[in-house]
Amino acid sequence: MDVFSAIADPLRRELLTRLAAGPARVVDLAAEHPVSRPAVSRHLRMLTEAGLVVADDVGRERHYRLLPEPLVEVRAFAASLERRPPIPESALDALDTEVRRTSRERRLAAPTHTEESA
Amino acid sequence: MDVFSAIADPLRRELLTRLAAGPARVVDLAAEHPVSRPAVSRHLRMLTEAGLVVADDVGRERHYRLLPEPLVEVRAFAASLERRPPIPESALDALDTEVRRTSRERRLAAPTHTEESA
DNA sequence: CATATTGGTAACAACAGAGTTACCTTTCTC
DNA sequence: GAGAAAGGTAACTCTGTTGTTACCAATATG
Repeated sequence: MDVFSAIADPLRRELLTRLAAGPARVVDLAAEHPVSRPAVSRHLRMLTEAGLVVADDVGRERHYRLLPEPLVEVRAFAASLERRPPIPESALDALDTEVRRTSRERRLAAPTHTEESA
Repeated sequence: MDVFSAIADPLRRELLTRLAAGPARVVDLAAEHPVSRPAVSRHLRMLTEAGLVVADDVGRERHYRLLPEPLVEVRAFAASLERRPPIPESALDALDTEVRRTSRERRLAAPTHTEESA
């Protein structure tokens, strides 16, 4: 389970937010959210696989704790798309022209459309 | 389609990254990625629903363009979990104690476990 | 030691997501 | 105007995810 899929589920995001306030057990999380205990257990397993959560065994209890490191990948992705200045009209025009030129060349030159790399 | 689900798919992330380099058409994106054109078309519809992409109609062509605004929600979520100082051992102990105390109180006081709010 | 509590997992049903091919409409181009 | 190009959608299949209940193992507790 990758980080992006891990945080795609709303309940898992709630669980992470809850764990940000401090460790908790499966029964606690299940009591605080409208899902069964096995459901919480499996969500926690996924979060563990994503490296977002770790469990400290304390006797028969298991204290789940947030591990925010993997979120840097998410932030990096978002940042890479966000930090991009608003494209001026002139640049848009240029890109538009580029698209048209490229497509014409492709139509004239390429017999197959399954070239291996882009 | 919410933003978190939108960026959960690897291909959609690639499409967004590609669109960050400039607008593109469906045929272009389909040629650059190992999926059929209808698949790309539907991914773009989802990205549009998420507000991550917008289409400029140019004749029979449709130029898709990145719209990074919705990503602030993603960054905000990640940041809210990340900006949390490493928890010192003492605090962990305190929280641990808290969990134990709360669970004991709950066991002693609560007859049913299906109270409506937490 | 008997019992309750915690929690993981299996088995199942229901649903959503992602891919494909086939088909249709719209718009260029000759 | 005929044909090619672009693109959206429908229909279908497949797979993964999410939820549930039932069951089992391990550990506290009286």
